[in-house]
Amino acid sequence: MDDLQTISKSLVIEQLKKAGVTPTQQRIEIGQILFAKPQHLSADQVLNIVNQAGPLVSKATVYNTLGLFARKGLVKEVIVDPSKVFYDTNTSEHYHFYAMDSGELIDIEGDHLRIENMPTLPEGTEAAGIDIVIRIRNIAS
Amino acid sequence: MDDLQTISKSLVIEQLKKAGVTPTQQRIEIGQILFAKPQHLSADQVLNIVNQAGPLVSKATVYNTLGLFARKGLVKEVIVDPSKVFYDTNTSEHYHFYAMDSGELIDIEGDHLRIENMPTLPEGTEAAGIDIVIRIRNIAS
DNA sequence: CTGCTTGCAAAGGCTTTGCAGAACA
DNA sequence: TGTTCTGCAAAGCCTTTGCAAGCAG
Repeated sequence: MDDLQTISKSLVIEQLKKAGVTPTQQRIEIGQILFAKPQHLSADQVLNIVNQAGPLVSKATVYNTLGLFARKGLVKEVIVDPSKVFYDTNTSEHYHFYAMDSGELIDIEGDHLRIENMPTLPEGTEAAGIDIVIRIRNIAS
Repeated sequence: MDDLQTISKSLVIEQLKKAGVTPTQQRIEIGQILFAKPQHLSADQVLNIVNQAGPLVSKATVYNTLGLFARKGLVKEVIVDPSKVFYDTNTSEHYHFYAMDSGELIDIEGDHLRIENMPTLPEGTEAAGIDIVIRIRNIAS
């Protein structure tokens, strides 16, 4: 197995508190992995990575925690595959390539894509977010 | 129950053949509903509508057929809700509002949204489609 | 202490599959 | 007639839930 990429507990605790999330053992474990670098992980991947060294966090808690982090703005849910949700640790406005062959999610560099002519939203509604996904596949050669 | 909106069998058969799909009883039933008007339906909704008057098509066949229609370009899959796939009968390039409160999918009129600065795709890949979803919610007043 | 969290296992919802019988060309 | 399609039920996968025990402040 590779070395786990993590950041310090105290840094994670700080981030959790700032987001209004009680820092528990498990949330810190998960945060150490998530916040280590920009990445796109499914719940299952998080579960495996966290417990690589032994059973630290249960499946239910991983799901609960990722949902909580998403609601608190610590991560972003990306829905591109009907079979599972990806959690993006990059919470700034940006969009994705989705490699259909590999199931991999790839960031589109920030200044590339821009939207023109934002449409008027339906009466009484506000925008909660804009998702742009460019589905790509390997060229059949 | 409301009247079913459908189109003529012969029209559906024509469309199926044009798409290279063998027109069977069940595919025609499903096509009559789908192709009647622009709409966004989940597999479950299609199942219920088709069988409104009696058991015409089984669940497995609805799933198979929708998947087939999507592969053949007769409908477009829209993935916005992790719990289910929507099938869009409007196959032309267009984007969506997703009303988070109601789970409803709404077309954005074609000439509104435009993308600027299409990024370069990763080496050896081609774009299979671009999905844009603006998630909207009711304003908490 | 007191409420929020966790973990386990079971349940849940959507979708796919295996296989026998039926329909299509 | 040979292949493709359908239907049923069961299985599969990801995710949520119920509830008792454990941790945070």
